Amino acid sequence: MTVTVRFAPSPTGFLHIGGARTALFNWLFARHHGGRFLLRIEDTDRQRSTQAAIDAIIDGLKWLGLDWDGDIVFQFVRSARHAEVARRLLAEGKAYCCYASPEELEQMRAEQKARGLPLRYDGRWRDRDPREAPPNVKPVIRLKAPRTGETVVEDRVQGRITVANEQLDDMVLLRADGTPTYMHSVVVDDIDMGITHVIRGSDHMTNTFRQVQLYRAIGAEPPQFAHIPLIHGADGAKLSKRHGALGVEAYRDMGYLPEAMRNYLLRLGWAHGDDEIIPTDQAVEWFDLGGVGQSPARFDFAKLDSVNAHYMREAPDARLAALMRPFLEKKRGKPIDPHGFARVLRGMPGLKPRAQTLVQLADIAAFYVADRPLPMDDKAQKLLTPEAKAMLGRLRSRLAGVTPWHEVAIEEAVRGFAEAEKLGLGKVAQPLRAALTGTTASPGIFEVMAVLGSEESLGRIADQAGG
RNA sequence: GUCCCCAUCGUCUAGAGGCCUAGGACUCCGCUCUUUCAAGGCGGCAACACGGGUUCGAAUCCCGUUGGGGACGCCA
Repeated sequence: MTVTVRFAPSPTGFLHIGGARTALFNWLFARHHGGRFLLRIEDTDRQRSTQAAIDAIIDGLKWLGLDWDGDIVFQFVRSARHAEVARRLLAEGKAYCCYASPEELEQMRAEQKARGLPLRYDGRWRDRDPREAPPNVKPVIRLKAPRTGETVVEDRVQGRITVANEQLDDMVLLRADGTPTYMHSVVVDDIDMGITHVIRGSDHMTNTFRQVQLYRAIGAEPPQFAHIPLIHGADGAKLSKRHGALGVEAYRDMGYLPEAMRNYLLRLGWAHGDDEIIPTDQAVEWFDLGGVGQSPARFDFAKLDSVNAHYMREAPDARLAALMRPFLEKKRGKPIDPHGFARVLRGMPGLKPRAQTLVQLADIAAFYVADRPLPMDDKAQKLLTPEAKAMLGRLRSRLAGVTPWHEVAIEEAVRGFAEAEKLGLGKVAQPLRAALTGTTASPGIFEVMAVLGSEESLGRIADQAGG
Protein backbone atom coordinates (compact mmCIF):
# COMPACT_ATOMS: atom_id res chain seq x y z
CA MET A 1 0.00 0.00 0.00
CA THR A 2 1.46 3.35 -0.98
CA VAL A 3 2.00 5.78 1.83
CA THR A 4 -0.73 8.40 1.71
CA VAL A 5 -0.88 11.33 4.08
CA ARG A 6 -2.90 14.50 4.15
CA PHE A 7 -2.70 17.99 5.53
CA ALA A 8 -6.19 18.98 6.66
CA PRO A 9 -6.45 22.59 7.82
CA SER A 10 -9.72 24.30 8.57
CA PRO A 11 -10.04 27.54 6.62
CA THR A 12 -10.87 29.75 9.57
CA GLY A 13 -7.66 31.77 9.51
CA PHE A 14 -4.18 31.97 8.05
CA LEU A 15 -1.73 29.10 7.88
CA HIS A 16 -0.01 29.50 11.21
CA ILE A 17 3.40 28.22 12.10
CA GLY A 18 2.20 25.07 13.82
CA GLY A 19 0.10 24.13 10.83
CA ALA A 20 3.02 24.87 8.55
CA ARG A 21 5.20 22.45 10.47
CA THR A 22 2.51 19.78 10.40
CA ALA A 23 2.25 20.25 6.65
CA LEU A 24 6.04 20.05 6.33
CA PHE A 25 6.28 16.81 8.29
CA ASN A 26 3.51 15.24 6.25
CA TRP A 27 5.09 16.42 3.03
CA LEU A 28 8.52 15.11 4.02
CA PHE A 29 7.06 11.80 5.08
CA ALA A 30 5.24 11.37 1.77
CA ARG A 31 8.22 12.41 -0.32
CA HIS A 32 10.57 10.20 1.68
CA HIS A 33 8.39 7.16 1.03
CA GLY A 34 7.55 8.10 -2.52
CA GLY A 35 3.96 8.36 -1.38
CA ARG A 36 1.19 10.89 -1.78
CA PHE A 37 0.65 14.15 0.08
CA LEU A 38 -2.97 15.27 -0.16
CA LEU A 39 -4.56 18.55 0.80
CA ARG A 40 -8.02 18.57 2.31
CA ILE A 41 -9.77 21.74 3.35
CA GLU A 42 -11.99 21.04 6.37
CA ASP A 43 -14.71 23.53 5.69
CA THR A 44 -17.67 21.85 7.31
CA ASP A 45 -18.11 24.82 9.61
CA ARG A 46 -19.89 27.04 7.11
CA GLN A 47 -20.03 30.04 9.42
CA ARG A 48 -16.33 30.29 10.04
CA SER A 49 -14.84 29.08 6.77
CA THR A 50 -13.78 31.81 4.38
CA GLN A 51 -12.35 31.99 0.90
CA ALA A 52 -9.70 34.39 2.17
CA ALA A 53 -8.48 31.75 4.58
CA ILE A 54 -8.43 29.12 1.86
CA ASP A 55 -6.33 31.44 -0.29
CA ALA A 56 -3.99 32.19 2.60
CA ILE A 57 -3.43 28.50 3.26
CA ILE A 58 -2.75 27.75 -0.38
CA ASP A 59 -0.42 30.73 -0.74
CA GLY A 60 1.39 29.72 2.42
CA LEU A 61 1.95 26.17 1.27
CA LYS A 62 3.13 27.37 -2.12
CA TRP A 63 5.54 29.83 -0.56
CA LEU A 64 6.94 27.10 1.65
CA GLY A 65 7.36 24.93 -1.42
CA LEU A 66 5.10 22.17 -0.18
CA ASP A 67 3.35 20.85 -3.25
CA TRP A 68 0.43 18.50 -2.84
CA ASP A 69 -0.69 15.66 -5.06
CA GLY A 70 -3.97 15.61 -6.93
CA ASP A 71 -6.85 18.01 -6.48
CA ILE A 72 -7.68 19.75 -3.25
CA VAL A 73 -10.49 17.95 -1.44
CA PHE A 74 -13.13 20.21 0.02
CA GLN A 75 -14.76 18.41 2.86
CA PHE A 76 -18.10 20.16 2.68
CA VAL A 77 -18.66 18.86 -0.83
CA ARG A 78 -18.59 15.36 0.57
CA SER A 79 -21.23 15.91 3.24
CA ALA A 80 -23.79 13.68 1.54
CA ARG A 81 -21.33 10.83 1.74
CA HIS A 82 -20.71 11.55 5.43
CA ALA A 83 -24.43 11.54 6.12
CA GLU A 84 -24.82 8.28 4.25
CA VAL A 85 -22.25 6.57 6.47
CA ALA A 86 -23.86 7.96 9.60
CA ARG A 87 -27.28 6.70 8.54
CA ARG A 88 -25.84 3.31 7.77
CA LEU A 89 -24.41 3.17 11.27
CA LEU A 90 -27.83 4.16 12.58
CA ALA A 91 -29.49 1.38 10.60
CA GLU A 92 -26.96 -1.10 11.90
CA GLY A 93 -27.64 -0.10 15.47
CA LYS A 94 -24.12 1.28 15.91
CA ALA A 95 -25.46 4.78 16.29
CA TYR A 96 -28.64 6.29 17.66
CA CYS A 97 -30.77 9.40 17.60
CA CYS A 98 -30.40 11.84 20.45
CA TYR A 99 -33.17 14.37 21.00
CA ALA A 100 -31.55 16.36 23.75
CA SER A 101 -31.54 20.06 22.96
CA PRO A 102 -28.35 22.11 23.08
CA GLU A 103 -29.79 23.99 26.08
CA GLU A 104 -30.49 20.76 27.85
CA LEU A 105 -26.93 19.57 27.29
CA GLU A 106 -25.52 22.85 28.41
CA GLN A 107 -27.41 22.49 31.62
CA MET A 108 -26.15 18.95 32.00
CA ARG A 109 -22.55 20.12 31.68
CA ALA A 110 -23.09 22.95 34.12
CA GLU A 111 -24.36 20.48 36.69
CA GLN A 112 -21.47 18.13 36.06
CA LYS A 113 -19.04 20.95 36.49
CA ALA A 114 -20.70 22.13 39.67
CA ARG A 115 -20.54 18.65 41.12
CA GLY A 116 -16.95 18.14 40.04
CA LEU A 117 -17.88 15.39 37.61
CA PRO A 118 -16.24 14.78 34.27
CA LEU A 119 -17.86 16.72 31.44
CA ARG A 120 -19.44 14.07 29.26
CA TYR A 121 -22.67 13.35 27.48
CA ASP A 122 -24.48 10.97 29.81
CA GLY A 123 -26.05 8.83 27.10
CA ARG A 124 -29.59 9.77 28.05
CA TRP A 125 -30.96 8.77 24.63
CA ARG A 126 -28.68 5.81 24.09
CA ASP A 127 -31.21 3.19 25.11
CA ARG A 128 -34.36 5.24 25.14
CA ASP A 129 -37.21 4.36 22.83
CA PRO A 130 -37.29 6.82 19.92
CA ARG A 131 -41.09 6.83 20.29
CA GLU A 132 -40.54 8.92 23.40
CA ALA A 133 -38.99 11.58 21.25
CA PRO A 134 -40.40 15.04 21.78
CA PRO A 135 -42.43 16.34 18.83
CA ASN A 136 -40.88 18.72 16.33
CA VAL A 137 -37.34 18.09 17.49
CA LYS A 138 -34.74 17.09 14.94
CA PRO A 139 -32.31 14.65 16.50
CA VAL A 140 -28.57 14.41 16.16
CA ILE A 141 -27.01 11.05 15.44
CA ARG A 142 -24.57 9.84 18.03
CA LEU A 143 -22.14 6.96 17.91
CA LYS A 144 -22.99 4.11 20.27
CA ALA A 145 -19.49 3.87 21.67
CA PRO A 146 -18.32 0.96 23.79
CA ARG A 147 -18.80 1.60 27.50
CA THR A 148 -16.42 -0.96 28.85
CA GLY A 149 -12.91 -2.03 28.02
CA GLU A 150 -10.30 0.32 26.70
CA THR A 151 -9.20 1.90 23.47
CA VAL A 152 -5.54 1.61 22.61
CA VAL A 153 -3.62 3.70 20.12
CA GLU A 154 -0.13 2.72 19.02
CA ASP A 155 1.15 6.18 18.28
CA ARG A 156 4.27 6.36 16.13
CA VAL A 157 5.60 9.25 18.16
CA GLN A 158 4.09 8.97 21.60
CA GLY A 159 4.08 5.20 21.90
CA ARG A 160 1.19 3.13 23.21
CA ILE A 161 -1.59 5.23 24.68
CA THR A 162 -4.55 3.78 26.44
CA VAL A 163 -7.79 5.20 27.70
CA ALA A 164 -10.68 3.53 29.52
CA ASN A 165 -13.77 3.58 27.31
CA GLU A 166 -15.87 4.85 30.19
CA GLN A 167 -13.93 8.10 29.87
CA LEU A 168 -15.31 8.64 26.40
CA ASP A 169 -18.86 9.65 25.60
CA ASP A 170 -21.07 9.13 22.57
CA MET A 171 -19.96 11.75 20.09
CA VAL A 172 -22.21 13.43 17.59
CA LEU A 173 -21.82 12.18 14.03
CA LEU A 174 -24.54 14.16 12.33
CA ARG A 175 -25.92 17.45 13.57
CA ALA A 176 -29.63 18.13 13.85
CA ASP A 177 -29.49 19.92 10.52
CA GLY A 178 -28.06 16.82 8.91
CA THR A 179 -24.54 18.14 8.42
CA PRO A 180 -21.61 16.00 9.59
CA THR A 181 -19.36 16.93 12.46
CA TYR A 182 -15.62 17.22 12.15
CA MET A 183 -14.97 13.96 14.01
CA HIS A 184 -17.14 12.03 11.62
CA SER A 185 -16.04 13.74 8.40
CA VAL A 186 -12.39 13.22 9.18
CA VAL A 187 -12.78 9.51 9.65
CA VAL A 188 -14.95 8.97 6.59
CA ASP A 189 -12.66 11.09 4.42
CA ASP A 190 -9.49 9.47 5.68
CA ILE A 191 -10.96 6.07 4.87
CA ASP A 192 -12.21 7.12 1.44
CA MET A 193 -8.96 8.87 0.58
CA GLY A 194 -6.92 5.85 1.55
CA ILE A 195 -4.94 7.67 4.22
CA THR A 196 -2.32 5.35 5.68
CA HIS A 197 -0.70 7.71 8.17
CA VAL A 198 -2.23 10.56 10.11
CA ILE A 199 0.48 13.00 11.18
CA ARG A 200 -0.99 15.90 13.13
CA GLY A 201 -0.53 18.05 16.23
CA SER A 202 -0.85 16.40 19.61
CA ASP A 203 -3.83 18.60 20.38
CA HIS A 204 -5.71 15.94 18.43
CA MET A 205 -4.49 13.16 20.68
CA THR A 206 -7.68 12.71 22.66
CA ASN A 207 -9.75 12.92 19.49
CA THR A 208 -7.90 9.90 18.27
CA PHE A 209 -9.54 7.54 20.74
CA ARG A 210 -12.98 8.55 19.56
CA GLN A 211 -11.96 8.34 15.96
CA VAL A 212 -10.57 4.86 16.46
CA GLN A 213 -13.92 3.81 17.93
CA LEU A 214 -15.59 5.19 14.82
CA TYR A 215 -13.24 3.30 12.52
CA ARG A 216 -14.18 0.11 14.37
CA ALA A 217 -17.88 0.86 14.11
CA ILE A 218 -17.56 1.49 10.40
CA GLY A 219 -15.55 -1.68 10.09
CA ALA A 220 -12.39 -0.07 8.79
CA GLU A 221 -8.82 -0.47 9.91
CA PRO A 222 -7.52 2.74 11.50
CA PRO A 223 -4.44 4.33 9.93
CA GLN A 224 -1.13 4.74 11.72
CA PHE A 225 -1.18 7.79 13.96
CA ALA A 226 1.72 10.11 14.73
CA HIS A 227 1.04 13.02 17.05
CA ILE A 228 3.72 15.64 16.98
CA PRO A 229 4.17 17.91 20.00
CA LEU A 230 2.89 21.45 19.79
CA ILE A 231 4.97 24.55 19.26
CA HIS A 232 4.94 27.01 22.13
CA GLY A 233 5.70 30.69 22.17
CA ALA A 234 8.98 32.12 23.46
CA ASP A 235 7.43 32.43 26.92
CA GLY A 236 6.46 28.78 27.05
CA ALA A 237 2.77 29.49 26.82
CA LYS A 238 0.57 27.99 24.20
CA LEU A 239 1.21 29.54 20.83
CA SER A 240 -1.84 31.61 20.11
CA LYS A 241 -2.51 34.64 17.99
CA ARG A 242 -1.44 36.74 20.93
CA HIS A 243 1.74 34.78 21.36
CA GLY A 244 3.30 35.13 17.98
CA ALA A 245 1.37 32.47 16.10
CA LEU A 246 1.77 34.37 12.92
CA GLY A 247 0.74 33.28 9.48
CA VAL A 248 3.55 32.08 7.24
CA GLU A 249 3.11 35.18 5.11
CA ALA A 250 4.21 37.21 8.13
CA TYR A 251 7.52 35.33 8.13
CA ARG A 252 7.86 35.97 4.43
CA ASP A 253 7.29 39.66 5.09
CA MET A 254 9.87 39.64 7.88
CA GLY A 255 12.40 38.57 5.27
CA TYR A 256 12.85 34.88 5.91
CA LEU A 257 13.68 32.50 3.08
CA PRO A 258 11.36 29.52 2.58
CA GLU A 259 14.24 27.05 2.67
CA ALA A 260 15.38 28.52 5.98
CA MET A 261 11.87 28.25 7.31
CA ARG A 262 11.70 24.61 6.30
CA ASN A 263 15.03 23.85 7.94
CA TYR A 264 14.14 25.65 11.15
CA LEU A 265 10.69 24.11 11.40
CA LEU A 266 12.14 20.68 10.72
CA ARG A 267 14.56 21.01 13.62
CA LEU A 268 11.76 22.14 15.88
CA GLY A 269 10.69 18.71 16.98
CA TRP A 270 12.77 16.49 14.75
CA ALA A 271 16.42 15.58 14.92
CA HIS A 272 18.95 13.59 12.98
CA GLY A 273 21.87 13.34 15.38
CA ASP A 274 23.76 16.60 15.66
CA ASP A 275 22.83 17.86 12.21
CA GLU A 276 21.56 21.42 12.12
CA ILE A 277 21.76 22.60 8.54
CA ILE A 278 19.59 20.18 6.63
CA PRO A 279 18.67 21.24 3.10
CA THR A 280 15.30 20.03 1.92
CA ASP A 281 16.57 17.27 -0.37
CA GLN A 282 18.60 15.91 2.52
CA ALA A 283 15.55 16.18 4.76
CA VAL A 284 13.49 14.15 2.32
CA GLU A 285 16.16 11.47 2.37
CA TRP A 286 16.44 11.40 6.16
CA PHE A 287 12.97 12.11 7.47
CA ASP A 288 11.38 9.49 9.64
CA LEU A 289 8.81 9.43 12.41
CA GLY A 290 11.36 7.94 14.81
CA GLY A 291 13.25 11.22 14.80
CA VAL A 292 10.28 13.20 16.05
CA GLY A 293 10.61 14.31 19.67
CA GLN A 294 7.91 13.85 22.28
CA SER A 295 8.01 17.15 24.09
CA PRO A 296 6.80 20.57 22.99
CA ALA A 297 9.27 23.11 21.60
CA ARG A 298 9.47 26.85 21.95
CA PHE A 299 9.70 29.05 18.92
CA ASP A 300 12.98 30.98 18.95
CA PHE A 301 13.56 33.85 16.56
CA ALA A 302 17.28 34.04 17.36
CA LYS A 303 17.80 30.55 16.01
CA LEU A 304 15.58 31.19 13.01
CA ASP A 305 17.65 34.30 12.25
CA SER A 306 20.81 32.28 12.37
CA VAL A 307 19.47 29.59 10.06
CA ASN A 308 18.14 32.24 7.70
CA ALA A 309 21.52 34.00 7.65
CA HIS A 310 23.11 30.73 6.65
CA TYR A 311 20.78 30.22 3.72
CA MET A 312 21.16 33.83 2.62
CA ARG A 313 24.94 33.38 2.46
CA GLU A 314 24.43 30.29 0.34
CA ALA A 315 21.86 31.80 -1.98
CA PRO A 316 22.94 32.88 -5.48
CA ASP A 317 23.39 36.66 -5.73
CA ALA A 318 20.80 37.08 -8.46
CA ARG A 319 18.10 35.27 -6.52
CA LEU A 320 18.85 37.17 -3.32
CA ALA A 321 18.86 40.50 -5.11
CA ALA A 322 15.51 39.71 -6.70
CA LEU A 323 14.00 38.58 -3.41
CA MET A 324 15.32 41.61 -1.62
CA ARG A 325 14.16 44.10 -4.23
CA PRO A 326 10.60 44.59 -2.95
CA PHE A 327 11.90 45.15 0.57
CA LEU A 328 14.29 47.81 -0.66
CA GLU A 329 11.66 49.48 -2.82
CA LYS A 330 9.27 49.56 0.08
CA LYS A 331 11.95 51.13 2.23
CA ARG A 332 12.72 53.75 -0.39
CA GLY A 333 9.14 54.38 -1.29
CA LYS A 334 10.01 54.25 -4.98
CA PRO A 335 11.24 51.76 -7.56
CA ILE A 336 14.89 51.00 -8.13
CA ASP A 337 16.19 51.76 -11.61
CA PRO A 338 18.17 49.14 -13.55
CA HIS A 339 21.38 51.00 -12.80
CA GLY A 340 20.82 50.85 -9.05
CA PHE A 341 19.73 47.25 -9.19
CA ALA A 342 22.91 46.36 -11.05
CA ARG A 343 24.91 47.90 -8.23
CA VAL A 344 23.02 45.94 -5.60
CA LEU A 345 23.61 42.78 -7.56
CA ARG A 346 27.34 43.45 -7.90
CA GLY A 347 27.57 44.37 -4.26
CA MET A 348 25.76 41.26 -3.06
CA PRO A 349 28.85 39.22 -2.13
CA GLY A 350 29.80 41.88 0.40
CA LEU A 351 26.24 42.48 1.52
CA LYS A 352 24.89 39.03 2.23
CA PRO A 353 27.18 37.90 5.05
CA ARG A 354 26.13 41.05 6.90
CA ALA A 355 22.41 40.39 7.07
CA GLN A 356 20.21 37.81 8.72
CA THR A 357 16.98 38.63 6.93
CA LEU A 358 15.95 40.22 3.65
CA VAL A 359 14.78 43.22 5.64
CA GLN A 360 18.25 43.71 7.07
CA LEU A 361 19.74 43.07 3.67
CA ALA A 362 17.65 45.88 2.21
CA ASP A 363 18.72 48.13 5.07
CA ILE A 364 22.41 47.67 4.47
CA ALA A 365 22.06 47.72 0.68
CA ALA A 366 20.17 51.00 0.67
CA PHE A 367 23.27 53.17 0.31
CA TYR A 368 24.00 51.61 -3.06
CA VAL A 369 20.82 53.05 -4.52
CA ALA A 370 20.64 56.27 -2.49
CA ASP A 371 20.51 59.61 -4.28
CA ARG A 372 23.24 62.21 -3.79
CA PRO A 373 23.92 63.93 -1.60
CA LEU A 374 23.71 61.11 0.92
CA PRO A 375 22.28 61.74 4.35
CA MET A 376 24.87 61.12 7.06
CA ASP A 377 23.91 59.31 10.24
CA ASP A 378 25.16 60.65 13.60
CA LYS A 379 28.27 58.51 13.81
CA ALA A 380 29.20 59.27 10.20
CA GLN A 381 28.68 62.96 10.78
CA LYS A 382 31.01 62.82 13.78
CA LEU A 383 33.78 61.28 11.72
CA LEU A 384 33.62 64.09 9.20
CA THR A 385 35.67 66.63 11.11
CA PRO A 386 37.11 69.60 9.23
CA GLU A 387 40.46 67.78 9.06
CA ALA A 388 38.79 64.66 7.74
CA LYS A 389 36.94 66.67 5.12
CA ALA A 390 40.17 68.28 3.99
CA MET A 391 41.80 64.87 3.87
CA LEU A 392 38.92 63.57 1.73
CA GLY A 393 39.52 66.45 -0.66
CA ARG A 394 43.12 65.44 -1.18
CA LEU A 395 42.17 61.77 -1.41
CA ARG A 396 39.61 62.58 -4.06
CA SER A 397 42.22 64.16 -6.27
CA ARG A 398 44.39 61.11 -5.98
CA LEU A 399 41.46 58.75 -6.67
CA ALA A 400 40.49 60.76 -9.74
CA GLY A 401 43.58 59.45 -11.46
CA VAL A 402 42.86 55.79 -10.88
CA THR A 403 42.39 53.86 -14.12
CA PRO A 404 41.08 51.37 -14.65
CA TRP A 405 38.63 51.72 -11.75
CA HIS A 406 39.10 48.31 -10.24
CA GLU A 407 39.10 47.17 -6.63
CA VAL A 408 42.78 46.32 -6.57
CA ALA A 409 43.83 49.58 -8.15
CA ILE A 410 41.60 51.54 -5.81
CA GLU A 411 43.05 49.81 -2.78
CA GLU A 412 46.58 50.53 -3.99
CA ALA A 413 45.76 54.18 -4.39
CA VAL A 414 44.14 54.55 -0.97
CA ARG A 415 46.91 52.69 0.80
CA GLY A 416 49.51 54.76 -1.00
CA PHE A 417 47.66 57.92 -0.01
CA ALA A 418 47.50 56.90 3.67
CA GLU A 419 51.17 56.16 3.65
CA ALA A 420 51.98 59.48 2.04
CA GLU A 421 49.85 61.28 4.61
CA LYS A 422 51.40 59.20 7.37
CA LEU A 423 48.00 58.08 8.47
CA GLY A 424 46.83 54.65 9.53
CA LEU A 425 44.51 53.11 6.96
CA GLY A 426 41.62 53.32 9.40
CA LYS A 427 42.00 57.08 9.67
CA VAL A 428 41.43 57.32 5.96
CA ALA A 429 38.99 54.49 5.50
CA GLN A 430 36.44 55.53 8.10
CA PRO A 431 35.77 59.07 6.86
CA LEU A 432 35.82 57.65 3.36
CA ARG A 433 33.22 55.07 4.37
CA ALA A 434 31.10 57.80 5.89
CA ALA A 435 31.22 59.82 2.69
CA LEU A 436 30.44 56.86 0.47
CA THR A 437 27.77 55.17 2.55
CA GLY A 438 26.52 57.71 5.07
CA THR A 439 27.27 55.23 7.85
CA THR A 440 30.19 53.79 9.75
CA ALA A 441 29.57 50.14 8.89
CA SER A 442 29.53 48.68 5.41
CA PRO A 443 31.11 46.07 3.18
CA GLY A 444 34.79 46.51 2.43
CA ILE A 445 35.33 50.07 1.30
CA PHE A 446 37.34 49.19 -1.81
CA GLU A 447 34.61 46.83 -2.89
CA VAL A 448 32.07 49.57 -2.27
CA MET A 449 33.95 52.00 -4.51
CA ALA A 450 34.37 49.43 -7.23
CA VAL A 451 30.64 48.69 -7.19
CA LEU A 452 29.66 52.33 -7.06
CA GLY A 453 31.88 53.18 -10.01
CA SER A 454 34.31 56.04 -10.28
CA GLU A 455 31.87 58.81 -11.09
CA GLU A 456 29.50 58.09 -8.23
CA SER A 457 32.33 57.42 -5.79
CA LEU A 458 34.14 60.65 -6.59
CA GLY A 459 30.85 62.53 -6.46
CA ARG A 460 29.95 61.22 -3.04
CA ILE A 461 33.42 62.04 -1.73
CA ALA A 462 33.17 65.53 -3.18
CA ASP A 463 29.81 66.00 -1.47
CA GLN A 464 31.50 65.60 1.92
CA ALA A 465 34.99 66.90 1.20
CA GLY A 466 35.97 70.29 2.42
CA GLY A 467 37.54 73.02 0.35
C1' G B 1 -12.59 19.01 38.11
C1' U B 2 -11.82 14.37 34.81
C1' C B 3 -8.76 12.11 31.17
C1' C B 4 -4.30 11.98 27.99
C1' C B 5 0.72 13.43 27.12
C1' C B 6 5.48 15.57 28.25
C1' A B 7 10.15 16.70 31.42
C1' U B 8 18.73 16.98 29.32
C1' C B 9 22.37 23.88 29.17
C1' G B 10 18.29 30.35 28.72
C1' U B 11 16.35 28.06 23.66
C1' C B 12 16.40 23.83 19.87
C1' U B 13 18.37 19.18 20.64
C1' A B 14 22.08 14.35 20.73
C1' G B 15 21.70 10.38 24.07
C1' A B 16 17.64 3.74 22.97
C1' G B 17 22.01 0.69 30.75
C1' G B 18 28.46 1.06 30.82
C1' C B 19 31.47 4.81 24.89
C1' C B 20 28.77 10.65 29.49
C1' U B 21 34.24 14.07 34.03
C1' A B 22 26.63 14.46 29.18
C1' G B 23 27.91 16.03 22.79
C1' G B 24 26.18 19.69 18.89
C1' A B 25 23.53 24.26 17.42
C1' C B 26 21.52 29.22 18.74
C1' U B 27 22.18 33.19 22.32
C1' C B 28 25.93 35.55 25.47
C1' C B 29 31.30 36.49 26.64
C1' G B 30 36.57 36.41 25.22
C1' C B 31 40.53 35.85 21.50
C1' U B 32 41.84 35.86 16.30
C1' C B 33 41.46 37.92 11.28
C1' U B 34 40.83 43.16 10.07
C1' U B 35 39.77 49.66 6.81
C1' U B 36 34.34 49.52 9.85
C1' C B 37 30.56 46.04 10.65
C1' A B 38 29.67 41.25 9.63
C1' A B 39 31.16 36.44 8.05
C1' G B 40 35.08 32.83 9.19
C1' G B 41 38.56 30.42 12.83
C1' C B 42 39.69 29.32 18.09
C1' G B 43 38.06 29.22 23.18
C1' G B 44 34.62 30.00 27.46
C1' C B 45 29.90 30.17 30.62
C1' A B 46 25.73 26.96 30.91
C1' A B 47 21.62 21.15 31.75
C1' C B 48 20.17 15.19 33.00
C1' A B 49 13.25 18.75 37.79
C1' C B 50 12.90 16.07 42.70
C1' G B 51 12.38 11.43 45.63
C1' G B 52 12.29 6.33 45.74
C1' G B 53 13.32 1.70 43.49
C1' U B 54 15.51 -2.21 39.62
C1' U B 55 20.77 -3.21 38.36
C1' C B 56 27.53 -4.74 39.44
C1' G B 57 26.31 -0.03 36.87
C1' A B 58 20.94 4.72 35.15
C1' A B 59 20.29 10.95 31.74
C1' U B 60 18.68 6.25 29.81
C1' C B 61 14.08 1.07 32.89
C1' C B 62 9.83 1.19 36.88
C1' C B 63 6.87 3.98 40.66
C1' G B 64 5.64 8.48 43.03
C1' U B 65 5.99 13.93 43.61
C1' U B 66 6.37 18.52 41.35
C1' G B 67 6.10 21.38 37.08
C1' G B 68 4.34 22.16 32.00
C1' G B 69 1.08 21.18 27.96
C1' G B 70 -3.30 19.25 25.57
C1' A B 71 -8.39 17.53 25.43
C1' C B 72 -13.17 17.40 27.62
C1' G B 73 -18.94 21.37 21.78
C1' C B 74 -24.75 19.85 17.36
C1' C B 75 -15.77 24.14 16.48
C1' A B 76 -12.13 22.10 13.64
